[in-house]
Amino acid sequence: MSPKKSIDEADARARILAAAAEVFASVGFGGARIDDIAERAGINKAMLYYHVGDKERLYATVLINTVERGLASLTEATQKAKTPSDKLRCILEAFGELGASNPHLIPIMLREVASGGATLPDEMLIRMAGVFRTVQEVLLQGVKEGVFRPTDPLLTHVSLVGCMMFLVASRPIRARLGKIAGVETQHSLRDLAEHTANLFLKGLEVEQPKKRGKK
Amino acid sequence: MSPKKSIDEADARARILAAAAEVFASVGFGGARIDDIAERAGINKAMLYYHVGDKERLYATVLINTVERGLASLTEATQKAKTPSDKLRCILEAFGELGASNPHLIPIMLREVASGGATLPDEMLIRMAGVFRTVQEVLLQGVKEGVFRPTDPLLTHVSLVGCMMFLVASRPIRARLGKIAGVETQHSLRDLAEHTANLFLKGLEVEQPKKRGKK
DNA sequence: GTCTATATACCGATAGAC
DNA sequence: GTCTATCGGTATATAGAC
Repeated sequence: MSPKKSIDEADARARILAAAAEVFASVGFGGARIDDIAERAGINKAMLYYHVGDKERLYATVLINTVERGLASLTEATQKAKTPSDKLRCILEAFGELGASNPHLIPIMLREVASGGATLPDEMLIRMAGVFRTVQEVLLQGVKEGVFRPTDPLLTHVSLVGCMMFLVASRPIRARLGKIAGVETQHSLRDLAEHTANLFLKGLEVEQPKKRGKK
Repeated sequence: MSPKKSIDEADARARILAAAAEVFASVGFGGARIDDIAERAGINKAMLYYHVGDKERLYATVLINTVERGLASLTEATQKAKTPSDKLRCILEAFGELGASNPHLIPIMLREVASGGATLPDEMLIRMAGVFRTVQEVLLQGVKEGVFRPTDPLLTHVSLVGCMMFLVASRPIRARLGKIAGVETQHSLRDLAEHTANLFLKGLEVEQPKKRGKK
């Protein structure tokens, strides 16, 4: 805010948040060590407290900050496409890119889901609700245009997001699993987004009315 | 093993593992406190170490023990149905029941995915590979019978499992989300399994060859 | 087998010098 | 704004009496 806040200070804060996101993502809130985060950020522990406050505040800040950088791209994605199907594809792709450019958000959110959202601030829920509304509109538009069958919008949205997040985050485990089962596991983010899009678009498609046929 | 191992001892061990599963599921490995687990198990902390060993060993034991109780039902589910579609439905339903009868497995696995499987023992991977092989066979059978389109079996399997686990675990967050967005969020496990099954079965269906049409 | 008491280490947070 | 030193609390793990 103030012009007194130097570039270095903003940089220090950014480095702290980046390091914290990394640690929270890999070991969770309980497993994270402030000393570890400070060291990775290349900053003194006392300075970390000076800049962002205590551990809980640090976590909330990381959460908001991390999601803020990516959410715009999602709503934006729905606008550069016309048909509901294309919009859904764009959302999935934007989601893949969000996971790529911001690799710590997904593990953090998976942990939040695992804990039932115990440490998920309302501020975050409001942003998630915004994303849901965007997806919901696309789904409703698709139903109105007769290309999507009607489904529970919340369940469909959560399935979509959850499936994509799970696929992205499970890459290391898929690699080990594929090694045991003897199948290929090297998939790009684009592969994952495309697989998910194909699955869900076909899954949402209306039944093609057959010209004839008993069903 | 030995007849000297009393019922009480087995009971104590079971109580420890149950309490540990609960705590690990809700706060993760790093957030779990041995004192907390011992107290919930109604046992002295020193006895906990006596029975199962240190924290890491306790975690691994919980993991194997928790999954062992549920995996049989999954492979069993594929045998009480004939067609690939019905088998897939049965798998999803068995998965829902697994989540219900064993509510701590899903959060624990979500955390494992979040950490890239950092603490996931090989013993667990082998069991997961067994489930994958079962699903893979169903998918391949479906393709051979001409009811499923060919997909990457590992991605489809992970999508299926991930989607279902995410839906089940996200219930508390869905409730908060639905409150903000003003939509209904009360879904039974059966609702979730059915929604997922409908989505995936339609998503895997072969294209109905149209009699005419430009595409 | 059971429990108390404690060793040992670590972690979050801050006081205070510069 | 920056860093050292440290306080106070708590965690895992075990020793040892019974």
